[in-house]
Amino acid sequence: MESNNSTGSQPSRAKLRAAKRRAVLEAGARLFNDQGFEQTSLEEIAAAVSVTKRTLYYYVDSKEDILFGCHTLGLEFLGEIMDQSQDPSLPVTERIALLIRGYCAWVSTDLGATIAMVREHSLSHLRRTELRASKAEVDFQLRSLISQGIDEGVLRPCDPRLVTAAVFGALNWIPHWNRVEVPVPHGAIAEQYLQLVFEGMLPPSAR
Amino acid sequence: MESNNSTGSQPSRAKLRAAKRRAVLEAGARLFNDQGFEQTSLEEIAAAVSVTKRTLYYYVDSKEDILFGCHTLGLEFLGEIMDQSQDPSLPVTERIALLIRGYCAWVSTDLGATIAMVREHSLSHLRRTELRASKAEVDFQLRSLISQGIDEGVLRPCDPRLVTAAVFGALNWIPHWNRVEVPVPHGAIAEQYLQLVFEGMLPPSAR
DNA sequence: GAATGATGTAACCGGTGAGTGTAATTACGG
DNA sequence: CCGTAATTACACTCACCGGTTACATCATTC
Repeated sequence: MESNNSTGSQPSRAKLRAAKRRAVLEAGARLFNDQGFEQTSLEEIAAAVSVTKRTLYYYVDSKEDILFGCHTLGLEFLGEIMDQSQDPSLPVTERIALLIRGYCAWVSTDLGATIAMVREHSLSHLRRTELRASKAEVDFQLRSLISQGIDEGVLRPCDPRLVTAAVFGALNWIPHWNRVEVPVPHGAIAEQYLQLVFEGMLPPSAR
Repeated sequence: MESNNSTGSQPSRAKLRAAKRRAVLEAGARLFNDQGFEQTSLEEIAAAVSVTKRTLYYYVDSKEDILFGCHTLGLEFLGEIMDQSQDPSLPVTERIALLIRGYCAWVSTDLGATIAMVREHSLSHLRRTELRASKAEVDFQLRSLISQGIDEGVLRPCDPRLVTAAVFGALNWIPHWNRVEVPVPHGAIAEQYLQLVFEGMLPPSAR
């Protein structure tokens, strides 16, 4: 009944369905990022995946569902990145670098950028809360790493909360200026940001 | 005809009118920042300044006019800040600090935050271009200061474009997390950001 | 106290877009 | 080859909202 090739190459209907749903989410993400959530109609999303609006409702429940789907799917990927930076065998600074590089790459994707580009009020109260919790987790992780670095003496004493805000601000802003025909590669951005965050702009001689 | 007390304390009609228009703009800015531009109806703005929608039209031409008015008025204030940081008698680092502090304070106001919070697609093409030009000016100023600092040897070699993007990203993100009941004072944010940008997180010992 | 400025009342028009119901059609799996 | 999943066509409801106008009224100023 539940079909055989659950791991096979022949995509079962369920798999195809999931893939199509994801295509919808990604098309939605791109359009939301480009034009904003409320400025994007379901017809546009439907056109982007070459189906009719009615068919969209075969894969999603509502427009909001698309946005929220973008977030959940996006956060899934971000979760993997966060896991990497949690390896306790790595030095704190390296873990911070890992997190920043990963987040930078992630926020450069359509799905990742959605969280930085689409305001929360487009979501219902419940989902907004849920989303905020996820964001807080990521925030907390960097903050913890910084605190730990300070404790270990490998980082200068500072306010981890504000520094975290600064770092994520810089990162979240990337899609706002780098969604152009020839974007700056996210690797280059990450390295430059890392240098800034760790060493600042002043030359070693100045202190 | 043109009335007397142009500088007097009795507000002439023109002055009152300007003040009320500004009240409209500021109410609009607050609502736009909180709920988004398209989610805000003219009725809400009208209610915020305790008039009817009809009266709004006495002071503005359209909804878009309100948004654009926020931007122009906001940019006016920002212009003053930018002027201060252009004093060539000051050392480059001091001018950068001035710019960051000023921008930080500015983006913490309703009018200033609008530029960081409201996406551009809410504006007509023409005005969007105009706004982008203004933003580019500010961007250019910081970038120039950084370039100059590198040339003078007071700053470490780096990509001024990316560093500028990082700094403004961090600054523009402030209203996204600090619009709460008890916000972090913008002065504290600025100092923390300045320290980060200039000296980084690594202690002097680490280099 | 007349003229003009300022504001309120109360509609109307036009457009838009989310979401639904239905029936018909095509593709595919067992 | 039958049944079900997938999809279309399409019309239609429902609600909202922005822009605008016509008219009346209150307030200020000269």
